[in-house]
Parts: sequence; C-alpha cells; structure tokens
Amino acid sequence: MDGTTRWADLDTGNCSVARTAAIVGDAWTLVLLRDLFNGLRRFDDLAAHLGVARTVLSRRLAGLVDAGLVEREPYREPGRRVRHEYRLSAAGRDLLPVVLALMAWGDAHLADDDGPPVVVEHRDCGAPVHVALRCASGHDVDPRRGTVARPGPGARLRPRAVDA
Amino acid sequence: MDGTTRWADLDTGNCSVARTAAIVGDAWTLVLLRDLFNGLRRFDDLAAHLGVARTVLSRRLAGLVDAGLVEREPYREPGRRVRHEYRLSAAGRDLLPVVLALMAWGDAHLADDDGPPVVVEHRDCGAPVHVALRCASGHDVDPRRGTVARPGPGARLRPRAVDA
DNA sequence: CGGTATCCTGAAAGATACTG
DNA sequence: CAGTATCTTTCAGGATACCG
Repeated sequence: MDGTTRWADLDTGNCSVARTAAIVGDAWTLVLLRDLFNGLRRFDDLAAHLGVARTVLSRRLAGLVDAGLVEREPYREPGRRVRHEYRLSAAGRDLLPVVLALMAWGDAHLADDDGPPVVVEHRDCGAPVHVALRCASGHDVDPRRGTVARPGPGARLRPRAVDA
Repeated sequence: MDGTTRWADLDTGNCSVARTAAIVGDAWTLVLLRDLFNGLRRFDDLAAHLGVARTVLSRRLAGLVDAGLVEREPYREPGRRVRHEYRLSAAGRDLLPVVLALMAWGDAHLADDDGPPVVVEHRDCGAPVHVALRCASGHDVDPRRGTVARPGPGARLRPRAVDA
C-alpha cells in the first residue's frame, strides 16, 4: 500500500484468492486434492480413505472436473469392463504448493508428538521439501515480514468507493 | 511410497492437511485471512470489504480467535470509547504461504486480461514474490514432478486396514 | 463394482432486531 | 459504531435406493 489507496476501497470481485477459494476452499476438496496428489485414483479408494459419503465425493469430483482440475479417464483392466479413474490435470497439479503449504502449517502448529504423518521429499536427492517465498531477483523472502502487497495492474475500485 | 505401504491404508486421522483444512478450509475464512494480511483490522471495514453478513464475520473471527490465528485487541482512539481490532497472531501470519499459493494459482489460471489485482513484493528490493519449493539440501524443486510423498514418523495404519 | 438421483436432516448464510 | 441473539431460509452432508 502506498498511502493513496486503501485496501478497503479495492474491489474484491476479481481477487485471485477469492476465485481460487471458491473452487478449492472447502475442507473435503482440500483433502481430496491431497489424496489425488498421493496417487489415489479410484472412486472407491478415495471414498474409503477419505471417509466421505459417496454422494459427496461424486459431487466434489464432478466439480473439480468441471473446473478443469481433475480429468476423468476411462481405463480397462484385463477381462473387466471399463471404469474411470480420476487424476489431476496440469492445472490441478499446480495446486501442489497450496496443499504443501497447508501441510507445513499443520505440521508446525498441530502435529502430534510422534511427528508428521507424511513427509514430502525431493525426488532427486531425498531431502525434505518445504515451501519457501522467493522474489524475482532471487532473494529468499522472510514469510513473517518480508512481503508488501500492492494493488496490481488489474486492481479496481469498489463501486461504492468510487463516489465515496 | 515404497511399494510396501499403500496410501489407501494410511490413517487420515492425524493428517496435517485435514487438520489445517478443518480450520481454514472455507472460502470466507480464506478471503478473511487475505484481508487481515492486507492490514484490515476493524470489524466494519472487514464486513464491508468482504461483502459478508456481519453475523458470519463475527462467527468466523471468533473461530479464528479460538484457533489462535487471530488476536482481538482493545484499542482506544482519542476521545472515543474502547473498540477492538483483529490482527493475525504469529501462527496466523504463518499462513501467508497458503494465501500466496492460492493467489498465485488464481493469477495463473483465473486472472482477467488486465492482470492480477494484487501483487506481492519483496520489502527489501521490490521484486515480485512467488511461492517456491525448496529441499533441505538447498535445491529448487520442480512443483510439477520433483516431489515424492512418503509416510512420516507419525504415520499410522487405518484401523480397518490393520486386520484387512 | 462404480457411480448417480433422490430425499432427509442439520448446519450455516444472511436478514433483522437488539444491546453496550 | 461494534458487535451479538435470534430467526428464517438455503444449502451441503449423508443415508438410501437405484442404474450401468
């Protein structure tokens, strides 16, 4: 903020956080994404592992397919009829930082004494992976106080604020 | 995964994603966090900016206070009576990567033609900040395919799976 | 087995009205 | 102004039943 514009006057209609939250901002959806990242693909596996009602899972998956995050693909095991599996699309895989950031926060603030139930490792070297903030100049950014938010090129004033 | 344990057999009861999602996995809560990160602190400012019913805002704030993410602090403007403002606790501020990851995904996949409404900059150098994955050995990790998830020290088998 | 349509119920969103 | 109690209504979760 530069002092001439207040956040309170900015429109929320095109906020990327709000738009993304409208799609994945739901507890069931987030754990569903977690399971899809972990390689679960079959409807019944997902339903059993999540402990969610199948109707709910059906709706969530349909929503994610509609949003382009999940692809429903037919497959056929030898001698069996066609089934479908659900796998993340490229756009869906791009949500990995969201899921890892949630996991990291839970590990840091809510974990049991015996440690985190899941660790994510670098495929190449096996070291644990964490979420970091980086700037375009290559600096590491302190998440606690290294960031400043500013209105971007798509910023709009709130309708009410225009004639305020 | 090492082939001997399947994700489907792991318990979800202590999953950090699920625990975190249970607190913040809600569209209103996520945009509320966004506004708190952007420095909004007063109840009415938040209510007006979010466009949410005040009863709902009241409940969300109370929940976040209960969860330790938000602190409700009294303050007094000169000549006025005591009011309260709501600001993120240290734990709440630790959620910045979650919000930035959501924002980044929305910017990449849902933005309007005129660009993102908000940009986040490095306080020290002004360059735009992005969310990155890094491993403990210092490597950059490709979010698309550089990660492998494994059961961690706190992993538990699902009760049903034990005698399966 | 792999889902979806339907229904029921509880919870949560929001409007209204009230209090310090 | 800064909230909260209360009420109504909508909506999401889940059980059941049903189809491919």
